[in-house]
Amino acid sequence: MIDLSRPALDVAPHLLGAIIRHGPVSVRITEVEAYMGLVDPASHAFNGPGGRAAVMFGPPGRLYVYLSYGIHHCINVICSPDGVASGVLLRAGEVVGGNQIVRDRRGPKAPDRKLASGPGNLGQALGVELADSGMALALDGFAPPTDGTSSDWSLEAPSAPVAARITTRIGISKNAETPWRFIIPGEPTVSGRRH
DNA sequence: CTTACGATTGCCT
DNA sequence: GGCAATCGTAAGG
Repeated sequence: MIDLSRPALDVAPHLLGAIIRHGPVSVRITEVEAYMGLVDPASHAFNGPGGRAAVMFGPPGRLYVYLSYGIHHCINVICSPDGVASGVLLRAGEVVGGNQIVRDRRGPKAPDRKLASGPGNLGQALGVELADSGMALALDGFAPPTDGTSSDWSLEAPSAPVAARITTRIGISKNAETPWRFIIPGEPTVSGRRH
């Protein structure tokens, strides 16, 4: 069981190899980035708990979903204790369940390895919407909460430790030199640069 | 109220 | 490698 009440920077490498599921679709995570809230100018939570990132200041184990460039819905797993903001952006993965549904969502032109490669593509593969922001993940088969934050999302820790390579984050202008991106070496589903 | 901007992607040259 | 698409937010008047 992954302890999501720790800071995102500590949690991020442990999410590599984990399985996130939404309904019939399951994805094995191969690329993530940590966003560290109030101490990270690149984080949507940098300016405090107002606005779209307010949910990041809530309890860990929920989703923070945002719209990128008016088109793409990107998924974060919220970390740190209630009242502290940090989160892990899920950037890429390998589709391991619901392959036909993902193919229908992503269209016929996408190569298999790109079905969930890149944060927008991963979100589309999992069928995430803005309304999923704040929803709770059921962890490792444990029952989801009964407080209204439950939907059909779950997260399973990897069965064995997974190798991680650390790099700088992708697509940001602030705090861009900080090495808070984690990838599984050699994974063909990783988006962007591999070092 | 008005305007500018992305934690991106895919198509074009 | 360059760049347009597209819309919820955030910033500005």
